[in-house]
Amino acid sequence: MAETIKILVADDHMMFVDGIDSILKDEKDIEVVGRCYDGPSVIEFLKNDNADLVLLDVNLPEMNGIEVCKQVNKSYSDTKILAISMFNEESFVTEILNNGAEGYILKNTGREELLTAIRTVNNGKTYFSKDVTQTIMKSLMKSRKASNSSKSGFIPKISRREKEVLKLIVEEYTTQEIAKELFISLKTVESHRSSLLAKMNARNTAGLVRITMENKLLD
Amino acid sequence: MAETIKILVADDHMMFVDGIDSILKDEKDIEVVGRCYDGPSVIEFLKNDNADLVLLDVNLPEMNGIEVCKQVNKSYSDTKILAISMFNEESFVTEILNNGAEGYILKNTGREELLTAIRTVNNGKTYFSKDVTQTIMKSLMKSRKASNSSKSGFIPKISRREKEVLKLIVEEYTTQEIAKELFISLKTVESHRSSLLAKMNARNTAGLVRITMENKLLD
DNA sequence: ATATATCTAGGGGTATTCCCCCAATAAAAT
DNA sequence: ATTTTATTGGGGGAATACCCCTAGATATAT
Repeated sequence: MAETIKILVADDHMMFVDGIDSILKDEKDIEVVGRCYDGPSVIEFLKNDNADLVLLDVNLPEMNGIEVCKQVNKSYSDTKILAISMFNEESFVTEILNNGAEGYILKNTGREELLTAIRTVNNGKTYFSKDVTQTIMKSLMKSRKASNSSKSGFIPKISRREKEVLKLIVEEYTTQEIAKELFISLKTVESHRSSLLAKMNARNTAGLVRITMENKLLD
Repeated sequence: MAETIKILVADDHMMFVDGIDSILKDEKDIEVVGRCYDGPSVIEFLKNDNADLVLLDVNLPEMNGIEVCKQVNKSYSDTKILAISMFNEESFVTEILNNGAEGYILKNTGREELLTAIRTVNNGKTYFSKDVTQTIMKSLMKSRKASNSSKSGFIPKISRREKEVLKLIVEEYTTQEIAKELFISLKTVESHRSSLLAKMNARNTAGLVRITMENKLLD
């Protein structure tokens, strides 16, 4: 129960590491077992020593946090990762979460929240700063809204019929099969296809499918 | 400043609606302007009356909450939606968020949290129960993990060269252009293409691109 | 009401993809 | 050392996609 949580702090700003250190040294259940100032050092450290949790800066020199996270998660899956960053950037957050981080907090996080985050993540749960949560949720919604409201800027509105054709194209139907499926002429489908190519500014089917998926134009 | 927030409550359990009602009637800044017990009624209500916020049960009879949400968001974009549900199900949460809901809380939410949620959403921000946040974050992480492991399972390993070709295909290059780009024969590219079709079990270029993006094969 | 967009469909032609066959060399795995 | 896979390349042909043109009927929006 009263086992100490072994922590490795990885951040390129020494002062920041010192700050973390001084916050954590008062805690009986937490022990800082190492410090790293760049990505490769983290991997190197874990080869020889053990850590329960890595406090990992997302923006590290040489090898960025995402890469480090990927590697740690792969080779040392017992070691939890609590990402920490100055920036509340959606891309950073999702990237590192997708690569195995268990939590994400900002650098302006206070002492109490830091401790809570560490203990929560160490217990196998996840922790996110409130601001981070907002960011993620917003982007979750934005992605769909952008495509739903047809964003009027990049991709002109795709008509109902065109969308039906597009859906089948993505599902690997040929023009003939689409015509059969929708009970229309082959020439009509071709017409829709070329409209789609023009509207989406694509050169061929590959582009049609890529743009569709990138912008989540269907579903 | 002291404008009242007009709320429409939509839930098929009358007792629950009553409960909400009694919680909200003590609040000076909140007014329940309508009650609905199924989906279509919500749309019907908004045709004649106005509401700032809909407290919307995700699981409604006749027309489920997601559909209602979509319609409201489309036709009455000023009306905010705070989704409410018994279930902390990842699919429900993402579905309704993707269709324009500004918040999601659970039915076991207490009085104080409910009021906070309503006021937060009404102010144009988003609100999510803590449990809901956890659920979303977990699924965000799981999604990548699943696709990563399925990569080695479902889709046979794609060779380095094949990946290069695949990348260019996704970028709308034709076979001729790929050949030129990679300094190899057109026939060689065709050979790689058919290998890719076979390995990825695709019928055509559309499938190639879709499967590539679904499984994030090019990262 | 009048313009704009959509859905429909055709003729005719070129470009591209996809399929079958084949095979040599090189690299990697067993 | 031997088998397997990757990479390279070819002939030939069928299927599909793409492009140019036109054009009437229906919707939708201004």
